[in-house]
Amino acid sequence: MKPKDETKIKQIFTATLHLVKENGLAGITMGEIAKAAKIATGTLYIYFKSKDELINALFTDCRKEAVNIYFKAYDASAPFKIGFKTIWLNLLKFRMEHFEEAIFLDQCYHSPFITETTKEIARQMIQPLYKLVERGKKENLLKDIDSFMLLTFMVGGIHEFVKHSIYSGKKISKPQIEQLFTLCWDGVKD
Amino acid sequence: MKPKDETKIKQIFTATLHLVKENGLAGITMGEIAKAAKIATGTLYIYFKSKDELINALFTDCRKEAVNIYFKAYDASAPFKIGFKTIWLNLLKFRMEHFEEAIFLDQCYHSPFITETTKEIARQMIQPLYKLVERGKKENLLKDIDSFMLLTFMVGGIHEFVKHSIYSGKKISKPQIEQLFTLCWDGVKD
Amino acid sequence: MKPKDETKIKQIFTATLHLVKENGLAGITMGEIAKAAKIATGTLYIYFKSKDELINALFTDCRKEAVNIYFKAYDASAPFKIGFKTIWLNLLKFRMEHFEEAIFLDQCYHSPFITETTKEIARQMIQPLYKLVERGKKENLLKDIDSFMLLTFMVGGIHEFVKHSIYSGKKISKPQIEQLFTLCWDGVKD
Amino acid sequence: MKPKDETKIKQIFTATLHLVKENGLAGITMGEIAKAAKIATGTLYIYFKSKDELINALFTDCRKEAVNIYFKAYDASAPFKIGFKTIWLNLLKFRMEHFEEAIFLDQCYHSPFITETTKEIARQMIQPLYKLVERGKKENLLKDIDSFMLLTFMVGGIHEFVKHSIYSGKKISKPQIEQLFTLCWDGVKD
DNA sequence: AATGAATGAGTTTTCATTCAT
DNA sequence: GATGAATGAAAACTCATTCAT
Repeated sequence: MKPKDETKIKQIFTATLHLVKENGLAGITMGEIAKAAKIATGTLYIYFKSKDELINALFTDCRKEAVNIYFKAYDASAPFKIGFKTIWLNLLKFRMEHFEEAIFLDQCYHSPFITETTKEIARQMIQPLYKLVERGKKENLLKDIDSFMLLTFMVGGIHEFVKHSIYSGKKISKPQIEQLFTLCWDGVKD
Repeated sequence: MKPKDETKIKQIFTATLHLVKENGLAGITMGEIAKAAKIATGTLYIYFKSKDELINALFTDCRKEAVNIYFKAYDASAPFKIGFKTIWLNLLKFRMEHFEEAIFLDQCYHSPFITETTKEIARQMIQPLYKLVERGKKENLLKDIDSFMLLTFMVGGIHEFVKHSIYSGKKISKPQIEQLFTLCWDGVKD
Repeated sequence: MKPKDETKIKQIFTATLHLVKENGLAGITMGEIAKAAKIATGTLYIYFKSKDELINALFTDCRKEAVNIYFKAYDASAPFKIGFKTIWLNLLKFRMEHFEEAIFLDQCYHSPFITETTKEIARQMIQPLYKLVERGKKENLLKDIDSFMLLTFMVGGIHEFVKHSIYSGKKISKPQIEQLFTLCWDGVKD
Repeated sequence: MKPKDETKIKQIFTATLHLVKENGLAGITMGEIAKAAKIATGTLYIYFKSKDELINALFTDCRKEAVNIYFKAYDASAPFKIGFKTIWLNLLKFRMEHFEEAIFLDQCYHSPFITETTKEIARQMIQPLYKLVERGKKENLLKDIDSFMLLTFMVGGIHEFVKHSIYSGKKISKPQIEQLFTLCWDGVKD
């Protein structure tokens, strides 16, 4: 007996992410995914009942990975700015090192593949970010502004910078990261 | 593409934008566009030779509209901060009032529809933004940082805030706009 | 504008019936149906949303035609035996002259295509046959036996004889028909 | 086909018959058969080289069983009517107690699975029935009519009655059987 | 020009069959 | 032999595009 191969799922995910980065969600076919994953089309359907299900599973997987990275090495008991920077760097790290995932997640929000439920679950996952921002406001370290605005502002700069950097083939250097952080911090600090 | 009826093109564009916002580029068909535009499929092909051409024409149209709005009421001879805020507000305005166009443009960047040339032309159109930022640095009003970073930072906050606001059905108020500007300005100012 | 072609449905039905007679329900594909109907596969889907729907529509159509033939020239006010023979001949006529339809209907009863509802509707359609048999019993011309049994008996002989005749390529002659009727009548008469 | 395990073949046959009764020949897959037989798909191919072969083997098996039952307790030297009734009852018995087999056999006649040869062999097996009918005619106990017609008539009533009884969930009682025999006998007797 | 039915290439999905374990 | 994952050809279905009206 040959057991269902766990690594195959990774292959499929990797292949899909790559294709989506290249051609967008509009430009992928199950055939191409299979070929890129070096398996037969039929095999795809052993692991995922349909294209929809594959995309949804990948979406969930990417979201989980994102959240894992967001809170890595985050110490809630450390001083606020330390924690803030840790997470800020993690957000950047995810966008940089998992660019394909990031692109894929972005594309999914306007797609017929992802169900509203899946989206809702994704929204839940970033709740801890709200907590962090709230603490910053309580300690008078962040501007006393709607948390939602603070968060989208903080995140937006990262997203846009990384996206355009990678698209234009620009490397992102350590000093640049510090500069970008300063831009963000000067913006949000009280 | 022999535009006999200019309003029909608008209908087609509007229909397409709406569908893309709802279902993404991956989720639109020529049939659906025609139905949404209340014309026959065949008629679509009187106005656009192909789906590609339709998407590209719409892309160019949206880009042009965006740029028109970006520089509206912008007086290059006015003091820097005035000009900066004007443009910042315009960027926001476009994202808010032309949300569907904005979404569409975003989606196009990762799609098999838009050619590299078209993308390049789009990039050219925002050159004046670079000029503005450069002036700000020269006048020591902006941080002396890579213009690309300043721009993506400035724009990213807007994009992310508007996107998530609209998605969650939140209205954006005047005071909020001022707050968001403050966040951005505090970030970029020297 | 080209209106949806009514004759195309007939073409599709005819093609399907022919293929089912040759290969059974298990042996037909949408591709073959299209080819046999001399249209493109896609065209099939303009007229029927799915294979299921095509089969169901054909089933309903055949059933209706069957019933139309069953009661043709039937005069309820004529003496019982006249009416009985008229209908008996009609049943035979349908089986002989619409052999493909008959085969198709038979096959459908054990198929994943036909819904229970469609089957139920079909059962309703033969209610008048029960009425006829009941009258025969009341007039003491038929054996006083469960109508259901009388009917299945009467019909079974026809079905089996026609089926095997046609399969073995035997022509059915007028005298044979009279003989078969005698067999049936001697069986059911009181 | 190397039958190691005779019971496994029975399982496969039983599973197939059941599935065909439920969904028709058009609605069975090797995967479903395997699952219903509680074995792996691959195992199916140890016992049968192909789907065709499985169906053909089952066909032959069912035919043999049918014939075994048809002539059970039949004494060719007994008076004609005794023999006739014995066989008539056996035909009914087979249809009633082996309904799934009967359905399966019926379906096979219009299927791409069964070869013409296999069908021919099946036809041969009922030759003794012809002999019986011929004897009846010779003894002036049966109408002097084409044997083929007498046989299909005799058999058709049984088939139709049992089929519709079982479909509508009706039990068949002893007295009913006698009534049905009377119908048949009154029809065929001279 | 406008229409929408027709087309058929391309996509998703299924399934008989094979094969590694 | 037994298993069930893997395969890929074939089937169902879609959709950009054409064409007759």
